[in-house]
Amino acid sequence: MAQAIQLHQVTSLKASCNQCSLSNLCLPLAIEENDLDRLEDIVQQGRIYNRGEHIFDQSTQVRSCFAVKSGSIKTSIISENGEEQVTGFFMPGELVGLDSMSSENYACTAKALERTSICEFPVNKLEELTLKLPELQHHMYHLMSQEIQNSHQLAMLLSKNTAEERIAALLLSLSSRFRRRKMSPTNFSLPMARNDIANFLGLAVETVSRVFTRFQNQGIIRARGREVELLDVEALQMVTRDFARQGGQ
Amino acid sequence: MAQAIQLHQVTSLKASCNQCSLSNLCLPLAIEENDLDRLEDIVQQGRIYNRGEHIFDQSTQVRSCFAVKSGSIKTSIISENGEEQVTGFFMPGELVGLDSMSSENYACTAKALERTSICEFPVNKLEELTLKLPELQHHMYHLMSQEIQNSHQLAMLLSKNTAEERIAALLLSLSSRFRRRKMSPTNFSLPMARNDIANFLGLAVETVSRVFTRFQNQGIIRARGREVELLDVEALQMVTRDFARQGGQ
DNA sequence: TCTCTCCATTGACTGACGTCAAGTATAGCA
DNA sequence: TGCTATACTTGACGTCAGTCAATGGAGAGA
Repeated sequence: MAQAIQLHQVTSLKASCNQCSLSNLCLPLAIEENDLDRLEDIVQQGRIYNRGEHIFDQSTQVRSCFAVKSGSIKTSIISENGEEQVTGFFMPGELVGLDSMSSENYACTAKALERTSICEFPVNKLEELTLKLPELQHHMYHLMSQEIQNSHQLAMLLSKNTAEERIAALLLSLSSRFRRRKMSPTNFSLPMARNDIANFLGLAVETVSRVFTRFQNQGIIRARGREVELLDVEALQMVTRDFARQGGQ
Repeated sequence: MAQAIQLHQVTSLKASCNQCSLSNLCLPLAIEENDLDRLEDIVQQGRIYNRGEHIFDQSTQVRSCFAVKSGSIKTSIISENGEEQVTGFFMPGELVGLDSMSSENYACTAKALERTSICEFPVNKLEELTLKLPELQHHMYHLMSQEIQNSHQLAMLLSKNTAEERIAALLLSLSSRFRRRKMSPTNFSLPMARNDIANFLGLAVETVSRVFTRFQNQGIIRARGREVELLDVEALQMVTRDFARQGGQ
């Protein structure tokens, strides 16, 4: 009998939210132990996407929002004239697609930056569930409001800060998000290309490159391609006029 | 007996959501006629704020979110170093404070741009209510996701567009929002100062001024102080590379 | 009606960053 | 292992919008 269980069932059984190492970062953190199975009932766990693969596309019908399980993704919006604006980078435990919750069509496109594992929550089922679990509803509101705040911070960064300040802020944001995931906050590998950084921060690639080398010459960081080491975090914070922006989720 | 009712009770009785002229723009639009009294139970209606008065302040404890009933307000965040970033302008029927829903403290400051009437929804009661009214929960998710989208659009505007494009986009956004409120989309009075426009769009006041006069010389608009007339909407849309951004709520 | 103050406009100058162009490293793949 | 495409870096130059400074105008209050 047990041997007759199909493979995908086995997978989904063993990869429960219960046992997920991200349960203190992801949606489970807002759910009582006893209610966790109700979340597991609606989640589709850990599908793998290869680098460059799309998780969803702008203007297609919304079905789900997603949580990064491992790897990382970027979201971006594309305007009529074809210009792209990267709107965010997402790391394990973070929820993607909140800007499309309860909308007809996705407001952005989500793309895997590397080999990435993604959990999927159908929006209609999630909405039903949050009606029954007040804590979860509260958490959803909280996540969405934080997403608004992040985006406002980005707007501020874009309109008020120099290239150096923007890049310092990004490095610090990444650093604190790596720390929260028990990875080195000073020694990490950027999941995204210079191009994505530039686009996200409203700069030209060349400018990003120049700032990286300038920081390097000043002994603030060491960078070889995507490998980055923060040598002087204090100095980075000095560059960033606004210290409060290390947000993320 | 009836004569003994106190004045503020009379006021709150007659100013019900039921009869509010904004019921098709504001929260009531997501609520069945029969359930409307449940919203009225939690709302504090129509307090008046004078020009420049604060509705709430960044970093103070969150109690409520708010709906503009008449007049208009602006929200802004202030960073450590004291720099302000205007994050939005709100017109009648629009909800303010979504970026602070289910957070400890307000993420921004809201200020009346003119004499303004505001309805107040205590967040804890609103959360309780959305548990009971699925449509209302859905609507809240929708509003918040749209707020994220708007903010992303703003980020795009700030990072990709020239001064002229940004200002054209703002004028078109205001225009379409006036239209939705049955006011002239081509002939209106700006609720905000040039300074606020400049700050919102990441420009210097002088630049805003220059672009206004340039548009005027081209015959696209007519502007005398805050009075604006859009003479050639098509031309404005041509200036804005991205046509899709006339958003608002 | 007259100030006073705040807001808006205009001009001259400067600088940070974008653009263009070329060259170099890196990664994916046969 | 080598090849090709892509990503990254560096330099020279131009420009859009910011800054500084001065002036003009409009509304608030006496």
